Amino acid sequence: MYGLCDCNNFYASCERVFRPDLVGRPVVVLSNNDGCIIARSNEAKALGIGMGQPFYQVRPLIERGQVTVFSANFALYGDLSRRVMATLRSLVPGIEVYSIDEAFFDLRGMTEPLDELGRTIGRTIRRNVGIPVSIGIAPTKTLAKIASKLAKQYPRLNGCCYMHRPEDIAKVLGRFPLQEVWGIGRRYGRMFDRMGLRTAQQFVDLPQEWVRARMGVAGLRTWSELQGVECISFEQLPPRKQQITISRTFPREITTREELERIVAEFASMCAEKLRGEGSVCSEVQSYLLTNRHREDQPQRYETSLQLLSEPTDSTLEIVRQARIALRQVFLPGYGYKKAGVILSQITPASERQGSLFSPVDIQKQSRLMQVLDTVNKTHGKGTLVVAAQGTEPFRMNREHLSPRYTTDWKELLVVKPR
DNA sequence: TCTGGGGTCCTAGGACCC
DNA sequence: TCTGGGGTCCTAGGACCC
Repeated sequence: MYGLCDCNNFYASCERVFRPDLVGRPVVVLSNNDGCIIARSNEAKALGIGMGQPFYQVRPLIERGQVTVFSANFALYGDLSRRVMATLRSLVPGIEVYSIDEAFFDLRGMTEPLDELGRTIGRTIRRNVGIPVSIGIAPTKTLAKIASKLAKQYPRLNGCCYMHRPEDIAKVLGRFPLQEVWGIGRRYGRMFDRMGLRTAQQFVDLPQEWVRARMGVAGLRTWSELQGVECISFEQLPPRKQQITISRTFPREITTREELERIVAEFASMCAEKLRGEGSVCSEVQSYLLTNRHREDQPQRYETSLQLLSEPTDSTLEIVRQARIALRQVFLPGYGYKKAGVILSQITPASERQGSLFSPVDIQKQSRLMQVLDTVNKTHGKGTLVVAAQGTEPFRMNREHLSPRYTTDWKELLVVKPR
């Protein structure tokens, strides 16, 4: 049996933890740059606000409907996520953190009734962190996903759906919308729609060879998992990242190379910091530029350039240098650029670094410098110490409705006043 | 006017090897 | 006249997830 713990409307719920006055009211959270809707409370969903909808399209509705809007505050969400995971970890033998708001958990050695255990987990997370969750328990991860959706949907389940008897599973699959199955995305969803298949059971009834031929082994896994055959294993240790990237859409179009170089330098140093956080080094650095894809009247351009390093590194200085070289290769004047990004790849553990016999770099010295950089920025705040190439003005996006970093910045702690 | 960000895995086809 | 078999690596594109 696997459990899945899924936070309800996670970002919206995080905002409510420190704004209890908003419980029961419509709340939405916006993407970076206040571009799109990326999270909605149930009340906001009920108003017809769509996931991923551009903010400007729903602005009138929001003004009329008294919806509270927040700019994305990932510092807050990341921290509350860690607390949810820590609480869950204290209650079960092992967990696999699947995303910022979801974790699978292991139920080996746990005694029945498992649905009661699930409800205890839900209550404890609610009490310790303040985030409401839905728990699904079932024989495979794909079925546990379905169970957690049912727990979210039906209040009478009290936050936990334990789905294990074959006849119960069959009954659920006969009604569960195929498009909502984990592993069936937009493309396959449309394909099944055209075929007239609506429920998970109808998919399960397809011949195995057909699924293999049309959807590959990934589709076959989903097909088998729905039938209780475990194909997606439980991984407690997250695998090392294969790629680290930072990219942003700009609030306005940028045309000059100098400005783009400063921005790319900043993205590169953010990437490098993440890389060190993982205890890894990389040996490829890519930069890319993108014009405004929503402006069909303007010439479009997407170019990416890859720099191969002579030896793996986690040094901000080297990664920034390479990212700027790559940027100069892709930059062409005469375009209005709307987005840029930096990608690190060929990532390996820093402890297994393959040095170069002729390297001019003193690794020890460089690593001490990076430790100083990280320590200063950790204790005095992000961006206290930067490389000169980033310039003095950090990249700013639109964040008009940003809430405080209640849990990760001393200056922004919530103050409770005596009555 | 305004349209996000960060990932993974699989597959097919081409180039190349012996 | 007749022209093999077995493999690897790389890349682009497509699918998916949150």
